[in-house]
Amino acid sequence: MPEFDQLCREHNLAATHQRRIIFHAVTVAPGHYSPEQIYDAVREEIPSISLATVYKNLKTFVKAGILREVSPHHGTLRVDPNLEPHHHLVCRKCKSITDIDAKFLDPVRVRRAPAGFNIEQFSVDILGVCSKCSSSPRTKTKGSPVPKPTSRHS
Amino acid sequence: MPEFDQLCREHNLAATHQRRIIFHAVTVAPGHYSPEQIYDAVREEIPSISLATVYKNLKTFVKAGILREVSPHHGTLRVDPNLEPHHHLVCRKCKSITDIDAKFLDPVRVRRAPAGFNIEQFSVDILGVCSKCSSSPRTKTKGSPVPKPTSRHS
DNA sequence: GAATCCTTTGATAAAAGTTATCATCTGATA
DNA sequence: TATCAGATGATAACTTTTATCAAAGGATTC
Repeated sequence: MPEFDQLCREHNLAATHQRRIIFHAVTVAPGHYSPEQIYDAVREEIPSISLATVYKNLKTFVKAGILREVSPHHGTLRVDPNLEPHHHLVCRKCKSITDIDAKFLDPVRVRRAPAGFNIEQFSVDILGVCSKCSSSPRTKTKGSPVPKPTSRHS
Repeated sequence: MPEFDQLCREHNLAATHQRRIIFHAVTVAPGHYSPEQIYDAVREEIPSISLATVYKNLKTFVKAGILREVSPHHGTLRVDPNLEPHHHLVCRKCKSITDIDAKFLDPVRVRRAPAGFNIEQFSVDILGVCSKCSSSPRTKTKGSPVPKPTSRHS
């Protein structure tokens, strides 16, 4: 698999057997599988591989730009009280999510309908860097607290 | 807070003190906070509240349609080997994610640029129900295994 | 307003998912 | 082939989320 070797060389990664098999497992299938599922698949080739190795390399590949994360959001549950049509500005650095009204975008329209899939709603993530993270080079906050309301719940 | 009482009545939920405060914490602030952050905020009003109660009610509100989940995806890490511009069909029921080429959608365009935010990329989630889940009423699979390649890694 | 019923709560254990640690091993380079 | 930085495997620890269940509290009826 010379393409993989080259990919690794381009990104200064050692082309190990484990990485080769992990990368293969991720790219050979059309779907988006969980680390656990990838682990199971890889173990058929390398029974002794560690789950940690799978995690580490998935992260490594993402950091290198060889793979992308499907969900660029927080790993934790987030809820949205805004039921109006709107989309989200997602900061790649601090992971903050800000609402943006749907009016601010051209309406999303499907040209060729996906067969069998029943569309209910569109959700656009606008990915980039927020103003705060653009100015201050390194933001490492785990998130600010919920601001206190000025009025009591009365 | 009569609006909240009415909301609860409409959705057959008991209008408890805890729910009132949790809902208030979620709706009063513009951001999208983690359950832990909401817990911290709520504890200022109800110091004895349990974190489990916060989780349970966030889920309850989402199920009732009073709140939405920001990330309709799997809770686990998913990576994407497809670096070409594309979007995702996300099934509301089985959470499966399928690629759809960007060509199949009208190009996403921002009409009014968000101040200070440096846009890098758009990612559209097309939410709905996949063909499999449309036909079979209850899909409860945790996800199918990574399909085995027909060819070996040679 | 009190009685009843059913839902919700709080405390806690446990499960699920992810990361850190560190001794050992291995790929890359010379 | 020797060297060394980086990768691996085993495992502990940590974070996030869910399950369990006895006790408490809303909603409804009288």
